[in-house]
Amino acid sequence: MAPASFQNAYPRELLAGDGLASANALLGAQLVRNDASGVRVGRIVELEAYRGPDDKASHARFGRTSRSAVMFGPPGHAYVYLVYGMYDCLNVVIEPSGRAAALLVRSVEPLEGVDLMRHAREEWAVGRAGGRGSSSDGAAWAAAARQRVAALPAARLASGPGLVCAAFSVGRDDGGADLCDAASPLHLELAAPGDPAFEREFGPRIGIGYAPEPWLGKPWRVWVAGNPAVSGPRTRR
DNA sequence: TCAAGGATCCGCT
DNA sequence: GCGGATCCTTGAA
Repeated sequence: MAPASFQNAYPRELLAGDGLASANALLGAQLVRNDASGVRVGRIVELEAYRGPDDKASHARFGRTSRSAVMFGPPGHAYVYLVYGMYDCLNVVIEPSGRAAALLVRSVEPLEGVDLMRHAREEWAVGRAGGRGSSSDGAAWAAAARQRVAALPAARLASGPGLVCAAFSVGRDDGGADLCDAASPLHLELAAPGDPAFEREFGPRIGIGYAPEPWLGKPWRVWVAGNPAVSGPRTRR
C-alpha cells in the first residue's frame, strides 16, 4: 500500500521565519526517505535550534566555511555534518538566506519501513564493527551488533542524531538536498491530519558545553512530551 | 566511565 | 601550510 504521504510536501515558508517558530512547526512533521530499498517514514519528535553566527553553540559561529555554507543558504535544505569522526547529523536549514540557522533533528519515531530502518541500523553497526580493533573475531562482533539492533524496540531505532542518520541512511551526500521537494529521495512532509495531538517540552540543548552563557542555557531544544523515541540527555541513560 | 574516530577549525610559523 | 585541539555521539565495559 502506498503511504498516505508524497502529497504533503513541507511548506518552505514554515521554515523561513523565526527559528523557534520553525522548530515548533516542524515538531511532529514527517521525515521521508524514498529510495531503491523502499520507503521509510518517521515522525520528528525532538529538535534543537541553532541560530546564526551569534549563537556560540552553532557551527555558524566560525562564519561561513565550506562545511557550514549550506546553513547560509535558503531554508528547507539539508545540512549534514560529521561529528566525533563517525556520526552524521541531519539539520534542516531555516530562516532566510544569509541567516545561517538550522534545526538539528535529534530523534524520529519510526512510522513506516521499520524493517528497512532496522536493516540500515544493522549495516551501520556492522560498519562500525569493522573499524574496531584488529580482532580476529570481527565477524562475531558484527553478529553481536546485528543481534543487538534486532532486539531494539522500534522507538529506539532513530532516537539520537547519529541514529536518525543511520536509520534513514542519511550521509553527507544528502547535504544540500531540498527537503521541501516531495520528489527528493529525502524530504519532509506535514503531519498527517489524523496524527495524535501532543504536548511540547523545552529545555537546554545537549552537548554544547563549550558554548558560553547565555547560549548554553537557551531552551532551544524542543521535544514531544513522553515520547519513547526522544533521546534525552545522557544522564538519563 | 571511557574509547573510538576523522573532519574541521584555529593558531602559529 | 602545518600541527594540535576540538567536537551538536554512541555503545561497551
